[in-house]
Parts: sequence; structure tokens; C-alpha cells
Amino acid sequence: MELSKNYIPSATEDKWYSHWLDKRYFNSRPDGRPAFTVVIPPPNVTGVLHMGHTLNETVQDILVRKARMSGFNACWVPGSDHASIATEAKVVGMLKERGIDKNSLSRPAFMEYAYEWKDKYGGIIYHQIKKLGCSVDWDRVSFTMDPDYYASVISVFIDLYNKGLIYRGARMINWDPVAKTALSDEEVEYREDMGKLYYVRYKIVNEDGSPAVLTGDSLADGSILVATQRPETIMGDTAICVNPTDERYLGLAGKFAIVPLVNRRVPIIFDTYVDPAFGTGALKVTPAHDINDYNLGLKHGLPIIDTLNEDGTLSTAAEILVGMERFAARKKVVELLAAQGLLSKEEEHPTRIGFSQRTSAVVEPRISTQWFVKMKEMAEPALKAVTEGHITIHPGDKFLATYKYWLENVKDWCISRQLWWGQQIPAWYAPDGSLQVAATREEAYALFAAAGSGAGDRGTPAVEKLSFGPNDLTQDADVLDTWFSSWLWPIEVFKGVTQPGNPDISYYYPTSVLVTGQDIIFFWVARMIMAGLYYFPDNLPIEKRIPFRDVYFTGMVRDKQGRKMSKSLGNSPDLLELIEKYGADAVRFGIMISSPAGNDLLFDEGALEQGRNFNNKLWNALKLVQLWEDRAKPGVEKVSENFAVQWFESRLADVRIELEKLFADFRLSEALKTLYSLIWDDFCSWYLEWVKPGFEQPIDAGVYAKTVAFYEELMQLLHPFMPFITEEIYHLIQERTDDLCVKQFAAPVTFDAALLEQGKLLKEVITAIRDARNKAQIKPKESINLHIQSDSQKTYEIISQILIRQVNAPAILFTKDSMDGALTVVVGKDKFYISTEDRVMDLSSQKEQIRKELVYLKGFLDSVNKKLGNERFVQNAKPEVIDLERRKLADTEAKIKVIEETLSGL
RNA sequence: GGGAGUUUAGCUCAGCUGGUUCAGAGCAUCUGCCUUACAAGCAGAGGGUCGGCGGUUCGAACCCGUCAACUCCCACCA
Repeated sequence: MELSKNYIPSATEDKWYSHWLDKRYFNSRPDGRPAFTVVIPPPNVTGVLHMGHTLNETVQDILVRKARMSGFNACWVPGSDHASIATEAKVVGMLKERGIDKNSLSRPAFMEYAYEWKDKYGGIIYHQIKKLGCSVDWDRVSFTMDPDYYASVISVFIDLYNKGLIYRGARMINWDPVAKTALSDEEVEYREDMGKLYYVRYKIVNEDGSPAVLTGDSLADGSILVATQRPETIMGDTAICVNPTDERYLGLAGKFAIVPLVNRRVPIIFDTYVDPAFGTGALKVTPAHDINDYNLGLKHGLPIIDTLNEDGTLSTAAEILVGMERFAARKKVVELLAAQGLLSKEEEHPTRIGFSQRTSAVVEPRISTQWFVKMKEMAEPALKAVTEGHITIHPGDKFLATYKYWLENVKDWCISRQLWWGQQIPAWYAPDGSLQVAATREEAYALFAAAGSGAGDRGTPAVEKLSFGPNDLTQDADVLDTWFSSWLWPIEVFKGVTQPGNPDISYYYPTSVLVTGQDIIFFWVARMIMAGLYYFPDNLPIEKRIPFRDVYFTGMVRDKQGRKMSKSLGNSPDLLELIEKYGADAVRFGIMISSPAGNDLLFDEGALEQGRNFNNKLWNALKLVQLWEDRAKPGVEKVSENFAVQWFESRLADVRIELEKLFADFRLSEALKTLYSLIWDDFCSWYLEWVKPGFEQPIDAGVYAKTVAFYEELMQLLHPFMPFITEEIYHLIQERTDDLCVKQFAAPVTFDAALLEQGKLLKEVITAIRDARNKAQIKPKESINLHIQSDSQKTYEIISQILIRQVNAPAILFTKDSMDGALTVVVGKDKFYISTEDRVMDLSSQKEQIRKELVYLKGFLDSVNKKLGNERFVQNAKPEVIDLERRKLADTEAKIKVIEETLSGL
């Protein structure tokens, strides 16, 4: 069959992917083999795969394919996350474009639009996963809003509530006024910005309201100067705070301040929290709108005046400017203050502002009633699982410290979100505001009835005693944080919550390895560990309760200049375009080769080009081997006597052992580099050249068979990294019915170290002679006379046929004496003389080179001598090390002798 | 402010328990080649005071101290 000049990925990729699907190779069911389970970190349902995903999915596919080919029942579960805030934002945007205001819709109507959106865009990501070649079990696609999954989230909520681990409370939370929802600390991004510091005068009065008489420069005019960045919150001030040690303000004890514009009288309080050196050393306390002020307020029993509405406009509590947007209000308040002569000055002030990760709105600290999960008691076992080694984090313990720190200082988790897209909180409120937590209205009503009819008597609800009916109950409007559903991911994708103890969960859980980005170590990784340990009962061994045994953190994908990939920078390439341009295998290669474990990866299309070139290399090697097929004849030579075959067999076995080690350590980038070099250098550049028959000459059938076998094994080793081209070559190299995708690795074999040494020597000799030829400007086509002077002539006899062809010498002659007028190459203790028929060699540059070599060797000899002459070295060093030094000494002395002889001969 | 990490060739990075000719790889660069698989290729070559200084040791890229630069995480001053 005629093969194309270069490899064409598009012609093979879809073909093989459908073939694998048809054969159901990626589908897994529990059986007698050990399971190798991976759950995909669910991407946002309506998102697209970015380069970070591409890296994660590729790593997972490599691990899964490797396991599938190594006797494991590999199961990789795909799926997506409903991503409540992100998706709802997109749906709201879509509605806006159609001229629909979300608030004009009923909840069910909105959900209909949301599902419409999900159905339309939810498939994009799956298509990309397929194009990348990921071997996921498509029968197991999970979505965090699937009915069963939904039910599992609700039941876990109810369970945690009943155990007292979920509570409702007033908290200062991060409020997104655009999405009108609470955000967790992790969803807030801080950015440096230039703000303004306004200095505002507050009049000081006595308790009875009369102007206070004060002394001291700072208070001389009967007012105190306060610095603030947020003048629009003045109406919410409920105290002024100074440091008790601040001498400027000692006279303020028992005095009050008048809040400008609203003329409210507030106390002066003293707290060491205030830094006397900052601003004027006086702080306005606004408990409703600043986390620190809130804490101060709690400590000093201050009232809370919330002057903002949920959309960021001023509320009626602000008394003035009601309904004005917060930033407009800031300007207006400054104007009003200035007009009243209460604004002393403004100055530029660098500050950090919190932005919503989802909507980019400036986050507002806000008091709000939210649902929380108590984290302390869940954190402890999750910490132990890692510190005691049940879960191993890769690479090394780079992230162990971060993980520990977070868990040791964990704060309660705010899980309610003021959205519709998500699992609605199963809390039901009676008309009087009391609540019950239950999955359905009926169950909730029964609970009300039971509670109303007498303590603990849940079995016999006395419905008639309640003053309201089931339809009077209202369900909590909020939905749960997305992470409150995804923390169940490794359990519920196997229906571990909704159908406990089913065959899947028993077989596949715990999963083998989690591959994810280091940025969600707290959001997701830690919480999955908590969920696993919480959900599975204590009497099970911890190994059965943890969600995964290994966690592999990939780095962040950055662009060539080290910048984060982002939509706004436009530096995030489109995956499908890259696959189109280079092929999926090349994309996988490129992203893996430049991806040291755990370190950030600088994405460079150059690496993809390298991948594409590698594809071509493989393709062309195939063409070469195929050329030999018709020329293979039995009995040309004995395979057992073919040095190249024997050497490569050992080399292959050697590398396989190395690869196993690299896989065990999750050093996939290293493993790929090793394979790349094995294939490109050892196999293509050396082995294939060594066994290549002469022009129109036959090749021994045994050698040919061996070559094909080597090539197949190389394709098998490479398959997890580059599945498409390897499968294609596997089928092209010879007719077959099986597929590489599921071909099991053969047991490892031992290798012959002496053969490897000899191979190394052969390479060195060839390179050295080629170098000499190059330097002497002997054209490649020009043949040379080659004489070898060596004590181990036999070694060279074995490899003479290879040598002859590789350096373009018609024959190899051995000599006992040095040869005049020839180029002399020294490798180890052996000398090689190069001459040509019709020209005189220019030996001057060669002489120079040999002299340099001699100087180097003498220097080296000196250092070895010094070492061995040092009594303390001989006393202290390990015997092996001393032996080694002695051998080095002898070796070097011999080499120097050879070189000196050579030099004198020149 | 607290914590962690990084610094090795022009670039991106390996270098495991201190000891092999250990100073490496890939990319880039330079030289020569359209050699009958591959110019997206072949054959070669050059290139580094291992961030600075000090210490431990017979011996340091590796261990310790210190300084410097950069990165990340956590907390966060109105």
C-alpha cells in the first residue's frame, strides 16, 4: 500500500475513535480484575475546554490508557458541572438579549430557559473531549443536576442538617450586587487599584448633645477627623473608634460623635484594633459594610444599620440618597460633605478591591442570613487522611503545606446562593417563619405536625392541630453552592448516595487518582475528602472511605510570556483549531512535553510543531520498514548474531524499566521525553540505520520480523500518550484483527548491560569518526580507509558491518602500528586511522584537538590522584567510591598513554 | 504582615541518597549535506563561575547560614 508523504491526522483520528467506541473498549463493568478508576473533574456544562482542561484530560487519558493496557479494569467517568453562578449568568445574559428580564419570569419558566441553554451548549465540551481522544466511558456521563444527582445533594443536606452540621446564621458575607448572590471567600478576586482616602469631620458632643469642649490639636475645633475610602457608607456609621493608647484622643472618653448628613449621635469607642499611625488614627465603624467593623460591632455591642439594597443601591436605612447606585452615591456624599465644610481633604491611596470571580462586580461586604456547613469537625479527618499517608499528593509535598494550613484554619462554609440554577435548599418555612428541613413539602409538613403535636412523637403526626396547611409552606428560595454538589462527585457518579452499597460503588470506589488543577485544592479536593470520610461510616477502614488514593496536581497553563491565559488577553487558543492544525496526538504531545509535574506550563505552539514532526518521524519510519517487507528473505544471516537486534532488544527492556518507575512517580513528562528519545534517536537514528540493507539488497526475514516487533512495542509504549497514530501504525505495519488500544503489555524482561555498553561504544566511535570526517571536510559521498588499532579487536569485528556503512568505509582493517599521515581519532584506548586515496590530510587542527584532550585528561588525572593521595578520603569514603576512583585512575592513565603515542606519531 | 517555593546553556527545564568523564535534555544557534523513510529531515559542533557571599565535608549544583531577585498562597489598615 502506498503511504502518503507525511502523516495526515484528520484521516485517521475520527476513524479510530469511532472504532474504539464501536468495540466498547472504554466501557467498564465490575469484574474480577482490579479497578482503575478516574472521575473527570467536571467542567462547566456550558463552557469550552481551555488549555488547562486539555492538560488535565490528557494526563488522565494517559494514566487510564496505561492502566487499561496493564491488566486493570479501567473506568474513566465523564461529566459536567451545572456551575450555578457561571451558567445562570450566561442564561440571564441570553434572556437579556431576547429582551427578557429574569425577574419577570417565574422560577419554573426560568429553569426551562436554563435547560434549553444547557441542552444547546452542554455538548460542546463532550465533543472536544472526544476529539482529544479521551477514553472515557460514555455510558457513564454524569451531570450534577441529573435527577438522581440532585436527590443525592438534597439528601446529604438534610442529613448534615439533622446531625447539626448545617446551620442558618447571620454573617458578614461577600455580596455580588450584580448576580445578587453571596460569594464564598474563594470566589472573590482582589486586585490592586488606586483609591481615594477622604478625610471627614465628625462633630464631638457630650451625652446630652451639647458641644464638647476639647483640648489638643487634633480636636481643637470640637470635631474629630476620620479617614475613609467609602464615604457612601457614612449613613451606616454606629461608632467612632480610636486606639486607647492614642494620647491625641484621650479626652474623648464618654463623648459622642455626630454622623454627618444624617446627624445621628454615635459613641466613641476604644479598641487596640485601630492603628494610630494610619490616616488620622480614628476609624468610623460601619458594622453592616465592613468585615472588621462588623467584628468591632459584635465586640462592642453596636447596632447594625444596613444602608444598601441587594442590588447595590442605597436603602431606606440610609435616609438620604435612597435608591441611588453605590458609586454614584459616593460622589454625591462627597459633594454634600464638601458643601457642609466637613470634607477636610482627599488623597490618593493604593488599595485592594474585591471583585466577583463570576460577574467581575465589586464585591460588597454585607450582613445576610445564609446557610453554613460547620467545617471544623469535618476538617480534622480530612487532614489526617493526607498527613497519615492514605492520600498522596503529587508532586511531592509542594502542596501539602497549603492543604494543611487551610484545613487547620478552616472557616465555616457558606453554601447558600441567591440563584435559581442549582439544587434548591430543602428548607420549608411556616407562615410564622419557623422552618423544617425535608426533601418534599409533604415530609416537611409532617415534621411541622410532629413538632407541633408533642416532642419526639414523629410517628403520629397530629395534622389537625396545625393552623396552616401544606400549601402554606414556602420553600427556601436559595440554591446550594455548586461545590456542595461537586464534593459528592466521586461517590454519586457511582450512585453511592442514592443507591448505597450498589455493585458499582463497591467496585470502583475509592477512585485511583484525581487529576486536577492546584487552584481548586480548597474548593474541591479538600471537600471531596471531607465528603468521602463523612459519608462512609467510621467502621470501614479509611482506605475504603477516602475518595482517591493519589492526587496529581497539574500546573497552570500560561502563555509563552508567562501570562495567565484569559479571555480578555485573547491568548487562550481554541482547542479544536489546534487539533485541526497539528492533530490531536501532536497537541497531546506538545502539552505533555512542556509540562513538568506541578509546575506552570508555558504554552508554546512550537511544542505542538515538535509533536507534529514526531508524528512524521513515526510515519516515515513506517514507510521505511514497509519497504523492506518484500525484501525479507530467510537465511541471510543469523538473528542471534545481529548486533543491532541484540542491542536494541536490551535497550528496549532497559527503557521499559525506567518508564515504569517514571509512571509510578507520575513523572509523565519525563516518561514522554524518554520515549521520544528512544524512538527518534535509538530506534530511528541508530537501530534502523544499523539494520538497513544495502541498496536493493535483501534483509534477513528474522531481522525484519524483529524490527517489526520492536516497532510495535514502541507504538504500544507510546500509545497512552499518542493514541491515534500509534493505533494507525499498529494496523498498517501488518494485517491484524486486534487493537493496540487494549493490547496488554508483556511482562518485563531483563537486559544485558554489556550489550548496552558495547552499543554505547559503537555510537561513540561512529560519532567521533564522522566528526573527524566533517572537520577534514571529507564529503559524505567520499569513502575513507579505516584502520583500527585496538587490544580488543574482537569487539570491532562484531560490529564491523555496521561501522563500515555508518562511516562510509569500504572495509575495516586492523593494524598493530600507528599510521603516518592519517587522521587519528582516539576513543577510549582505541585508535582509528582515517585516510583517503587521493588527498593529503591536514593534520594541524587535529593535532590541536588532541593536545586539548591531553591537557584535559592530565587535569582530570591530577584531581583523581589528589583524591587518592588524600588519606582522609581513603579513610572516609565508601569502598565502592574508592574502587571507582582507582579504576578512573587506571583508565585515565591508559588513555593518556594512547594520546601521547598518537601525538608523537603526528 | 505570615507562609511556601523558585534561581542550572540564549529560552523552557532535568539533575533521585553529596562521589562514574557530572555539569545534562529539548528548543534555538552555527557548520556541512536535496545520502534511494523523513529538509516538518540527516550528520556534526559551539555554548553554563549551577543567583552572590560564607560555612560543613576528604569531596558540594546537591547539606547549613546569609544576602539578592522573582513567583505563588494566606491574612489584610479605615
